Amino acid sequence: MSTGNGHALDALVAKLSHWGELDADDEAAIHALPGTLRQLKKGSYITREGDRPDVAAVLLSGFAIRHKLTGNGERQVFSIHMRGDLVDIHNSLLKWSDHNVQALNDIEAVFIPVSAIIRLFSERPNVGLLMWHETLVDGSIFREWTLNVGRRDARTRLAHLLCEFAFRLHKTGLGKKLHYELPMTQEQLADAVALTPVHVSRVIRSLSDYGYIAKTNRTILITDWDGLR
Amino acid sequence: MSTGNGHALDALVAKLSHWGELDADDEAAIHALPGTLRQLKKGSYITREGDRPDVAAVLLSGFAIRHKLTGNGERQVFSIHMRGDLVDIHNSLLKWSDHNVQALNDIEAVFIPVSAIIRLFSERPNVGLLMWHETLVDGSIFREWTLNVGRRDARTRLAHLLCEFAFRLHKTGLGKKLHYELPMTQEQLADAVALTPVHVSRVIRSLSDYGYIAKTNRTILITDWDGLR
DNA sequence: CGACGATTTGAAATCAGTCAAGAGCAGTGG
DNA sequence: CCACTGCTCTTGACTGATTTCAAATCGTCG
Repeated sequence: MSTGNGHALDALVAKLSHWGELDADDEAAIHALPGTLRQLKKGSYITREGDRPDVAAVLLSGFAIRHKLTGNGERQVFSIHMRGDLVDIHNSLLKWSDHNVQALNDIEAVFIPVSAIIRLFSERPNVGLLMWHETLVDGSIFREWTLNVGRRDARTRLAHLLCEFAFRLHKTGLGKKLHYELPMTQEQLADAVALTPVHVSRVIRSLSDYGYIAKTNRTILITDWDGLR
Repeated sequence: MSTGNGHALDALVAKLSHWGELDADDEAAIHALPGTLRQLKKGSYITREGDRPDVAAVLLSGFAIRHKLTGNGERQVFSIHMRGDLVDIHNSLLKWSDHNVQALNDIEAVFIPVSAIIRLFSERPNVGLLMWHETLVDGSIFREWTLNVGRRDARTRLAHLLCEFAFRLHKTGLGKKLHYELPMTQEQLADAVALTPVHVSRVIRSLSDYGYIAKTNRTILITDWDGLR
């Protein structure tokens, strides 16, 4: 592939293997996908609402968030992506982006033309099924997120989000389950849990007063996992 | 098919055609899907959280909601489905249901074995692509929903929901755009917009005081569409 | 050091929730 | 046709969680 090493998409293969079997031909077909490796700076957009993207991105390093704005400028973050995530098929397949995808820090990603993905899809339906599967899991995380935002109070919301992070970072091998570095500012956290930055600050304070977490700067140490849940 | 008339799945064909071309073979393959037509009473569950469904449902008449509960019993509604919607693939393909699907009133639905859908998927990748497409559109509505719940105030939330209804009911041919019958109680509305039933009642009052809507019992008449938006 | 962004803190205001009671409206059975 | 029952909806007074505004402090990076 044009990224030069042929292994850039291993992260994707690994991710898809979670959901079902990939035979050797499937794997080969994925590796054969044309793709361009790119570095993006913190804060830059992979996709903007209203774009008509013709590539989909696989995240190799760094974090990205998906978010959307209301008419009067309030932001809601929907999900956070890390290594291996197929960040952008939603937008690409729909041919019209309904939300933004933005880099939280400096990131690396492989960009794959949608046309190649669609072709792969008809040649290797099995791979398509697993990718679909991937978007469905995404949707499931999403529903949990919405439940969180809609029906829990501030402390529970944040606790929930911190647990989700712990879990996913650990699973992706980017931090210990009980001790990790938070990749976002409190303002971004606020946009994720639908609160004000001010209140996020207070709630974090309260969580650590209660002894559930301890934090120094951006690193979180969960001191009472069960309590936090 | 075993529903006896061979046209029960026309609603599905019509829906999928929105997203791309179905050739004659594709259509035939859809119609050939094995399916069982069933009537369900108001309030009954098509799927429950934790189920391991092996069928997916296509709604023929009536309304259904998807929802989920928090640990302490608060409900969040995620979406409302009407005729033609492929209500349940999310759960079926994932083999484990993360949320409930419940009938809002008496409904009719065709139940199709997931195995048949997966088979269809490898024989006719194009149909699979369109079904995937369908789930992505679903996800898009979802994001809008989350934005609504997370970042708008009570009046705007409800206004938004009422507009969405108007639009979708109209599109499905179940009501005029500015005048329709609301299929849910205020308590269910409250669960959809993440408010209390009491507050929903007040907000509806306020919307009609401002002259945006007029309502008698369950029928809504939108008197100022632009204002409402 | 200086500057800028991120976080913290306090006091006051507001939106939405809670509790409790009453009104409206089917549907049932006598 | 009426009384009874069970829902859904409405209203009022009160409470409480979260937001708002504004100012101070902390941290990081050039």
